[in-house]
Amino acid sequence: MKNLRLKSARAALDMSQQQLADAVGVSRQTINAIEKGDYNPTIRLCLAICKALGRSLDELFWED
Amino acid sequence: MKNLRLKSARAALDMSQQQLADAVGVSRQTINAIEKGDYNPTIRLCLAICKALGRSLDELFWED
DNA sequence: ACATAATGTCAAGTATATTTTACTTTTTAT
DNA sequence: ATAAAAAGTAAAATATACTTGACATTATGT
Repeated sequence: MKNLRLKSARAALDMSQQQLADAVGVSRQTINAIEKGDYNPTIRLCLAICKALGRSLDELFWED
Repeated sequence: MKNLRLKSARAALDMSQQQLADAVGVSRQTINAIEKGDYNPTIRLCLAICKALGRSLDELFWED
């Protein structure tokens, strides 16, 4: 269950994993792991990512 | 920064903290702490809460 | 007034999110 | 073809989400 919406939103802003990581104050590996899908970030980190990318929680993190 | 939207959504379904906790598989204290606002749940728990209450992430957890 | 359920709160323990360091593989540009 | 940047991955350490148990307070009903 990769998070391709996150990867895509980041690509749309031409931002590297490192740049997004710096923008939200976590390590590059954390961003990588979230995109890879094999873990479970906190809501505050999700909110920070949403704001850095100009997207909503539902756009980036909703799952059916 | 209490989460009053969560508290209200739960009340709208006449559900106790304990019932919501059971529905999403955490302790009552965890639900209480989230409503109280003094911590930072994981996105999976937020998603589980949203589904239990029939609300979206943005409705219950977005912050400006 | 009394009983009971629901909520608020705290301290100590456990599970897991996140960091750090390090190395490999893939992309992108020259 | 080569170099450099970006991305993928992993193990060990640290920070913190979440649990358990326990007690106090507030609400709800009889």
